This record gives sequence, structure tokens and C-alpha cells, in this order.
Amino acid sequence: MDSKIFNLKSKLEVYKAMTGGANFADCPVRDVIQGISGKWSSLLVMALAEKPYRFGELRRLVPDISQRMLTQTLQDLQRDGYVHREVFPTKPPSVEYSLTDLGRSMFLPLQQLIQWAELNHDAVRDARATFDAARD
Amino acid sequence: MDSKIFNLKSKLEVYKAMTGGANFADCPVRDVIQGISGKWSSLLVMALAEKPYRFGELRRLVPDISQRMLTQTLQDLQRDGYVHREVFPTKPPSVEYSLTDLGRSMFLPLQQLIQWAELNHDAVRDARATFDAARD
DNA sequence: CAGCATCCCTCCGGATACTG
DNA sequence: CAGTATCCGGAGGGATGCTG
Repeated sequence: MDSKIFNLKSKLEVYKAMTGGANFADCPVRDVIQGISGKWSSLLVMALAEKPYRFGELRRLVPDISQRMLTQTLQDLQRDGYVHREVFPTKPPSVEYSLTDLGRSMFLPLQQLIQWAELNHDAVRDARATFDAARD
Repeated sequence: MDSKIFNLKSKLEVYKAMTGGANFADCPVRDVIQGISGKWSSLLVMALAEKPYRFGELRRLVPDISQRMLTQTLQDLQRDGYVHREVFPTKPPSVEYSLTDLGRSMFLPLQQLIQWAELNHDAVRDARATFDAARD
């Protein structure tokens, strides 16, 4: 596999590009992956990619998420600019969550990974079982 | 955004497809994302996508990884079938790590995400700064 | 050279109870 | 309805020392 796919010239640059130097927060790849690596993040992005949802709807859509984690994950996604939060001053109030343009553009490559995961999950599971069996 | 992109028909199926029912380990997407969401996983996959490396080479390539985490991450990647480990019975022994076919096929969608991350990392950082500033 | 073992500590995420 | 506040157990990950 050609290193040109990274637009990088040396091993050192591979590392620098990944880490952004020495600072963890400046590493683009890990920073982005971190943002969707939460237990519920990809699930919620996937749901919101379909259409906007309200808080309670998401709660019913994903029954086994705690409301603490739903709140926190949505806040994290909003903080990173993936999700837009709109409050309607009704009584009682309702809040609608939707993907931003940034969120939708991020969902495109994420979707590639999702499709790969659905297609190759069995292979990963098999590899894991084989590895564990060999380790006896 | 059309729900057909998921090959799913209803909200319930969205959830079931993500979770695989009730079992976390059976959820393809989270399971795969989990596998590359470690602090060093994507970094090592990216390095090995360039060419095979030996243990010590990876250590020098990524100076600030502890050898404990290098060992463990490589084992995890090997367990999931992404990485092949080959021991050469020299003295002292040398071990070469390389991507498997499964690892290379997984790297293709991952690369899409990597490219997106490099292009849009600034936007994410800006969104984060704006959000934090507004929260005062 | 390429690991394994041990200690330790932070942070993610679950359970529960309470508000505007 | 849509959150906040608090407590707590377990997993992820760093530092250090030892081995074939």
C-alpha cells in the first residue's frame, strides 16, 4: 500500500500528522474517532441521520440508554458541531435534535464504516473466536 | 436523508440493526468502532497500512506509546483479525506485524474517515471553542 | 528484542433521586 | 417533557520492573 495515500513523505510525518506534534487534542484522526467512539454516539448519529428527533423520541428509540447518557452524548455531539439543538418554548417545552451540515458530512465516511461493519462483523467475530480458542 | 441508506424499514429496525437485539457484542457497528476506538488503534492500523513493521520499529515510530499499550493494542488488533503477527526465530527473536486482508479492507472505509478528519478537524475545534465560550 | 506482571489512577457509564 | 445532581463500580491506560 502506497504511502502517498496519506500525503506523507516519511515515517516521522505519519506520526506528526496523526498526533499533530505532541498534543493529543491536536491529532485530527484520534480526535474525531474519539468523538464517535462513545458507547452511544454512532448510534445516535445514525438515528439523527434519518431525521430529526426529540429527546423523548430518542429515548424510546434506544430503550436501554440511560437518560443521563442520552443527555451527555447529545451534548458532546452538539459541542463538536455534529448536532443542532432547537428548543421550542411550548408548555411543556420540547427540544428537537438534528444533524448539522458538519454532522451530515461526517456521516458520509462514517456510513462507509457502518456498511463495512455490517458486512464483515461475522469475520471479526470468527477471528476473535479462533484467537481465543488458540490461546486456551 | 433517506432511511433506505440503512437498508432498514422502521425505527425499531434501526435500533435492532445497531444493537443486534439486546446483546452489545452482537452490535456490528459499535463492535467494530470499539475495535478502532482505542487511543492507539487507528494510529497503528494507519502505520501498518503503509508497510509491515517490527515491534521495535513501531515503538520508535510512535515514541510516546508505552510498550504495555503497544503490546496490548497489537494483540487486540490481531484478535479481531486485522493484524498478522509473524515470529522469525532469529537470535534475538524478531516479530513482524502486518495488516491482514481483513485489516486492509477495514482500512478503506477508515481511510475515508481519516481524510474527513484531516479536512474538518479545524471546524470541529471551532465548534467546540464556540460551544465552550457560550457556556461561560 | 519483544514481551509479561504489577500497581495505580482517571474517566466512562449505570442507577437513582430531584427540578423548571 | 427534558433535563440536573450525586454516588459508585469497572474498564482503559500510564509507569515501573522483570524475563526468555
